[in-house]
Amino acid sequence: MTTQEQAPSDTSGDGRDDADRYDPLAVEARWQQRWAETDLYRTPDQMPGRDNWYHLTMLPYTSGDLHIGHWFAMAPSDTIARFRRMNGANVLFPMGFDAFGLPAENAAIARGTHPKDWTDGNIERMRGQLKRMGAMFDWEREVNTSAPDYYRWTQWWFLKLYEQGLAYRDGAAVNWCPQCATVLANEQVEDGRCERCGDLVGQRTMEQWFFRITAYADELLANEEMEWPDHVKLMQRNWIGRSEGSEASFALEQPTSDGTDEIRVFTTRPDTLHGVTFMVLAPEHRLVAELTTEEHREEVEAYVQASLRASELERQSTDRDKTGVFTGSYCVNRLTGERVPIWIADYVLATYGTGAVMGVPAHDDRDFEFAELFGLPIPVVIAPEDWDGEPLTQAYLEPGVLVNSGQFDGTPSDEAKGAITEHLDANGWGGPKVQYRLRDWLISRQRYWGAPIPIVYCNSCGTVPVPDDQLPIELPYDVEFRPTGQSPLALSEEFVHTPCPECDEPARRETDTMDTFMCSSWYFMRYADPQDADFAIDREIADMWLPVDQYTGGSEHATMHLLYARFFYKAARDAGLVPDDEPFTRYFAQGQILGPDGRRMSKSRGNVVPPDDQVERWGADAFRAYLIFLGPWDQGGPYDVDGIVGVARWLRRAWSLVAGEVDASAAADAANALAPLQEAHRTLERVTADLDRFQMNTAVAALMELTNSLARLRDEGPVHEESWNGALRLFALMLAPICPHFAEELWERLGQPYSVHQQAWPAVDASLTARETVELVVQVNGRLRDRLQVAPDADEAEVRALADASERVAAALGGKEPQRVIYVPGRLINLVAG
RNA sequence: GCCGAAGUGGCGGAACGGGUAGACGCGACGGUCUCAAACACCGUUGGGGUUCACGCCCCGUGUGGGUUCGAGUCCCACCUUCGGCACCA
Repeated sequence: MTTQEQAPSDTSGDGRDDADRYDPLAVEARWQQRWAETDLYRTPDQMPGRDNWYHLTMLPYTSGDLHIGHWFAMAPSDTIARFRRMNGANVLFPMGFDAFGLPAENAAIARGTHPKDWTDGNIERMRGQLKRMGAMFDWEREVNTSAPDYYRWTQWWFLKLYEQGLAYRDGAAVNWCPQCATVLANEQVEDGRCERCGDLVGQRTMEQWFFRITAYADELLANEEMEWPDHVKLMQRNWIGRSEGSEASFALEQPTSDGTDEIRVFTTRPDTLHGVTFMVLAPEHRLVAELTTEEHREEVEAYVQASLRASELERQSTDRDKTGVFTGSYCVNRLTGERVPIWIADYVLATYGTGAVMGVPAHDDRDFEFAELFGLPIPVVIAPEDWDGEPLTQAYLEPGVLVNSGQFDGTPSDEAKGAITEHLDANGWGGPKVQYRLRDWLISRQRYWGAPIPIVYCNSCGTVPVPDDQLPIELPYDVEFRPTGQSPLALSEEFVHTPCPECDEPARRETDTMDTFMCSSWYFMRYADPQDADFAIDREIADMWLPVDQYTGGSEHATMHLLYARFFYKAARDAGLVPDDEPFTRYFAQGQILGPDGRRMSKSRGNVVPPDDQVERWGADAFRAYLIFLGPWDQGGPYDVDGIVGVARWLRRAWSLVAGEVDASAAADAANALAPLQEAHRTLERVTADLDRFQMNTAVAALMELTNSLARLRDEGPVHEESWNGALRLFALMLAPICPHFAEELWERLGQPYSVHQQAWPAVDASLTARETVELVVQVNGRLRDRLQVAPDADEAEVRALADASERVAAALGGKEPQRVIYVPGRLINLVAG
């Protein structure tokens, strides 16, 4: 894309001199340089007379180029930050780079380069692109999560969590992405596929590090008070998925060789316990081998093997027929004394509850399907309302009265839940239990480009945390980082071998690296104190800035980043490191910008609009204003490459108001002298309210209306000089948060002192917004018949008299007398005639 | 399947707790400037009817009902689209 040729001469057609045309690229370059030279956006930790306000937008992943989604997330966020600054706050609005992670490694492998080189190059380029945005980022506070002086503290946070018992190592069946050759957290699997590469995810049993996020499940669930969008809070609540129920123990007929003599299950329907006709274990359940009898061994082993081989997608498909095999063993329902056959089936999840479920086919869809398939009995224990004793044709899930349930017969099911749970408790067979859908956060990654986990394994001392003063554990540069299924760091003899920090004997380092979501769980803390060599964040500085007052970013992070960061903050709070309970007091989720065809932008669809092209062609200010003008920010929508011309035309017209010739004098028509200033103040009232509510699209529309009215006043004749200039100054101030370069240029041309961005947001002058008359609608039977010009405070009698005098109203009434009159001052009068 | 959000001109969208539907902009059409053009400028633009004309009338916010003097806005039922979860016992 090349710079467009300038029109050679007067093209405006109205005879105005336009040798001085708006040249966005020149204007923007000039002011960006001046802002940098004068440190305009440097944010001190404290500023006399101003309260601190922490405004944060999500940092970009260092994928290579800024795309239009970044602009849509960041430019409007900058507008809000600037508005807040003009309203008197000392605003921290930082920017940085989320730089560790799989994509960098995958890209480096594909291009035959090194992840660090690739990432550093991307940061260079992206920083330049971000600066072109003209945002008020304080670049002195930039963070790069892959820099040793950052990930040193990421490692330190790991040790803090370890100290608090929130980091632990466990062997478990975990999600495995074959393409990325690493394990993934639960949150990073979408529809059974890897969130990053889309490959089918399988299962593997490995020793891994976890963060005990479930320890905070109830606190994370209690998010009602947060000023976040309801749908995001709801997503988090659903993700955490709290279920209240009971745990029940079933006695094994034959204890296993390790002395286990029971199987425990979690159920939300303890009222149906008398209807259990089978028990199902997940194929991964630890008792499967023990419980399998010789007769069934071959079949069971084949089933388990097949289950382990199956991808998550296959396992989780709900429209697939149920499968399962009998182990040959039995347990006993303690309530009834009945023998219950023990099956295994892959519809039971190993990672939820106890990995075993009781089968109550009469009152659970899945159990019903399973029992029908394998010919197991389906006894009814909750009677449907007018049940005649016939067998069920489908599971009955509604409440009812207990039958075939011994001493509990006749009890309503809701009541029976409590009664049976108590009964279990009293006999030592179980009791009340709360289960969460949320799993602990798996943070180990068998990949190179991440922060090494600061742990050493010693034959005599066991698992030993690396002492703080030995941090960072640096990532060696010269490593073969191709994925093999074990961490590339394991191949580096130099990295692996280290003396034990406790006994100094030879020991081995942990070679896995941390999930990058760990890096982004605390980056907002580091912005507040980015160069501190002694602390991740100084407590005094934390108190100045945290928590974040306003966070903005995409809601696709609802159950990942936003949940992890909340967990992390609570752990930091419990370690006494940060104030308050939540990291992000307010959060706003912007929508997603789509391709011109209304679909997600992607290279394969060929609908990607590169933001650099838009900036080059129209300037950053027009691009910013257009992204804002498109529609409500939380909605997103298609990017129409033709639509931006409207905003560009508007800015050109606005330019001519200031740079073009205007017939203005102090002696101009006194009757209309105030008109420009009145228009500006009426606009100010709207723009202030709109920016307050993040309704920036209508703020732009209001500003367009203002320039249209001012142009009309100019064209209609001489304007009053003082009023005119006052209106233009207000316009520049209102435009400053939206088009920062353009506004700065106007401000200077209006003879005002540098910088427009250091000015206070103007106050509305109510005497200038008041109107002498308002248009009032006259309705007859609710239908519009005439309009009147009346004083805003005109009383009903006055308006009624005017309405009665209207010929059109009389015609509509057709001689009938109104039986009822509704008068809404300033709005309408409605004459209701039978 | 469950949960959530949303349906307004050719398009993006506006309309504060029920009160002038279509602000603002794109596109389209007509015109101006131009040899010609547009990233220029001016004007028209929801649909239908009627008038020589200024006008005036009717219809219209996904569909069908309802409440109300009055409904894009509130209530009920349904349809469609998008987002989240998806054998969580």
